[in-house]
Amino acid sequence: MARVSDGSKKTRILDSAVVEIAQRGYNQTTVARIAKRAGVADGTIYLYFKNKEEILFSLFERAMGRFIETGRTRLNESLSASEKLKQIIELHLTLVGEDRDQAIITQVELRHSLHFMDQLSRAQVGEYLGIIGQVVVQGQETGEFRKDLDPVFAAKAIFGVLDEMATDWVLSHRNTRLESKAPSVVEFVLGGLKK
Amino acid sequence: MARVSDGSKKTRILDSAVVEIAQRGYNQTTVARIAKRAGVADGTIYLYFKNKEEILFSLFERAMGRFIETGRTRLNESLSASEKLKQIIELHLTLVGEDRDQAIITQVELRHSLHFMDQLSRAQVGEYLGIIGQVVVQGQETGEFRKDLDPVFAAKAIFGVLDEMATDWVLSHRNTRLESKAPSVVEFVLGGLKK
Amino acid sequence: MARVSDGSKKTRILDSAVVEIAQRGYNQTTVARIAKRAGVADGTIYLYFKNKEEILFSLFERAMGRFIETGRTRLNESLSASEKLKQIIELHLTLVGEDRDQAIITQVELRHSLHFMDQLSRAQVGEYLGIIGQVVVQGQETGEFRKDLDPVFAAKAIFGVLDEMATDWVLSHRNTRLESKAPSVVEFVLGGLKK
Amino acid sequence: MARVSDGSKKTRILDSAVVEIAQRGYNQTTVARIAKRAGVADGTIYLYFKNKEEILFSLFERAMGRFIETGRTRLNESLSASEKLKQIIELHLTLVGEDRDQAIITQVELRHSLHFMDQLSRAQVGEYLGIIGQVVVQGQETGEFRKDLDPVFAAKAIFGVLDEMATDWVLSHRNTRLESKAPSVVEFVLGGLKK
DNA sequence: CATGAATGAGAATTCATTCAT
DNA sequence: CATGAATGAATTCTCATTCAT
Repeated sequence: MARVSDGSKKTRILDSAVVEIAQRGYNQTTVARIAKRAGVADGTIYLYFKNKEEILFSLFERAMGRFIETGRTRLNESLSASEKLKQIIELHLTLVGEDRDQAIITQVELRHSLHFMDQLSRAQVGEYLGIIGQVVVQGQETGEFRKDLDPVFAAKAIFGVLDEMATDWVLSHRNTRLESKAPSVVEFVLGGLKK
Repeated sequence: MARVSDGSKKTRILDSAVVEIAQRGYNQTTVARIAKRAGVADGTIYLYFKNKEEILFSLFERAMGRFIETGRTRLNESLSASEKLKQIIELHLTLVGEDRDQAIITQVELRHSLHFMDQLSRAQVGEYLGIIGQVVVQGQETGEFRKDLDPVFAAKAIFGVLDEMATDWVLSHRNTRLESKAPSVVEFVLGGLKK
Repeated sequence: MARVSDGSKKTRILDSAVVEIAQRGYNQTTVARIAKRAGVADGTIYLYFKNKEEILFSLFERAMGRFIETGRTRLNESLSASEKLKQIIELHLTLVGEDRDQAIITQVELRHSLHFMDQLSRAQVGEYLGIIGQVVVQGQETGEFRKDLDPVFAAKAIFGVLDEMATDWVLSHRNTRLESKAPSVVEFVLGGLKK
Repeated sequence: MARVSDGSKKTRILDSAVVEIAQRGYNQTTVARIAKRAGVADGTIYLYFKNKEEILFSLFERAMGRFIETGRTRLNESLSASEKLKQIIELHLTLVGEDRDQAIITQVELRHSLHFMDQLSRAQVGEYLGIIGQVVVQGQETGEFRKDLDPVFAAKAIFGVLDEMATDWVLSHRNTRLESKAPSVVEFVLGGLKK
């Protein structure tokens, strides 16, 4: 999730927003600060974004785009469901763990109000959950996975585990690597607690 | 998690805050609105809370208190680890599912900024995770649960699943009962995906 | 000007007001703070003073009373005008210099607005100036002082010098004694700058 | 001290502040009123001044600047010390007497708290006193003035007389001209009371 | 006389957004 | 496309004062 600036103003604005919002939170971040860091005038922001909230939406979309894109790539390969799931888990944690500032946005700031989450969740998160769900379905069809769990539910549960690990990592100020949790997550998700 | 007002002003203010914040979000909720709903003067709020944010903290503490209290109760009983976990899961979902307004606060509004979450997470959430973790430890000691998973990790994973179900329920506008997810969660947590 | 508390609540309130107002200024001093220092309830203040500003008026009156009383005493004695003036000057500087907190009130806080000064100046300050003026008149009648200066003007000029010394002392944070300026003031007032 | 507006927004704000603060006092003057009179939006004030108090500081600086500038001009001329002093006195009273609103600010509102005066007095007032003091020194060196008075003290004493006249004029609601006091002040300062 | 919980008017300041240049 | 000065609505919090006990 490393930010590679293509130098375009829009990208510079988004990149600046990530840093500023990560530092002081969405509400404490002024449009003026973002503009300053991006090296543009305050008014310029409004040539690229309808309003301040739109910046946050764009940040979300950019982040989700990366997740979905990477997820899709893996799904196309001919792997077993378990293997695919393992890769999705590793990918998820790796992507989030690559950029702490971006992770703060994704795990915390993007969820700052019901109204806001309402708009987010359906479209893109749904797509991401769909990808996971399809892997679960595949596993059930091939007989790898138990069939008594609703794939939609399973996808959410898996996402819940990943999301908790990510949030926990963001909030802990230790210098661990988020991906190091991947094996445990795979174990837990595939095998559960029971012996 | 039904709110039982003891009629004290502080309680009335907190109850009013839950309703108002659930409706319009923390930032869009003015202290004046909370005061009005509580039937007190604006200034009275400040006799009970240092500032607006303190109201949110109190809301969190009140909610967590209920969780921990209920969790503790179950732990004291002499049940198997699986059974205890089942009860914690049911309890968690039942408590959250009892009051949608409170759930909006807990699942969304309380997480509105890193700075804020930083202050929350450690103390009380840690205690709640500790309770779950102890059950995992018990299960490992009695041989019910596999021993290769770190109990601290397992507790977070379980919490992640519960939290995702709760958030999903809050965001879905259908009229389902959150507790109806309990059996699936129990199954997933105990048995994992694998056959 | 040392404050000797007769222990009455009113006196305790005034004494507390001096300390608090000297420390943080009239506007930054809350009635609650004064009450707390005086060891009474907030409401009690209003049994003794109509409002916050009345406290300031009382402080002024108490201070002026001391000045006038002392001034009057000296005037009654049978001294030469020069000698009387010398004593008034010494007295003024000694009284002000005795209590820095009270001096802050007198030299600074009591003058915080035109409206406020308007009410002060006429009554009591006029009386104090009158005392000085009478000494000037006496000096002019006995031939000690030049006759071409209006005694009312002279009184104000003398007061101006004393007042400036007092304010200068309050603002300087050095540990000098205000009375040490008395000889110079006497010299200046009596002899002027010319050889 | 007539205010000549260069029409710049900052100047318009300062000029409006003088009128409003003179009318109702610093504390009773709202930023909104100043803005309204200046014909700008409330927020515009904060583009030019960090906060309300900064306006008062600017007012002080603008006023002192005029005093010092005028004082300096006279000092450069080759006059006797007595003559220079006479001119400083006349100038001071003329400048103050030119604009009653500004005088209210200078003589009363600018002194509303110790904290505030602390910040004012040292820098600029010190410079003004220095100018007077230099004239005293000149007089002592040329033999015009007595040598037994400390020039620093003398400067303060002279300032005290001028300041008292100014304040007295502001507080008196009669329609006298402040400069009319100049001859008496000169007489008093140069010759003292004694025959 | 005394209390102190409650009141609610009041004001400074911020900042997203606009628009003339 | 870009600028950045100007706007003005909007809101938290303070605190003098009251009054039921």
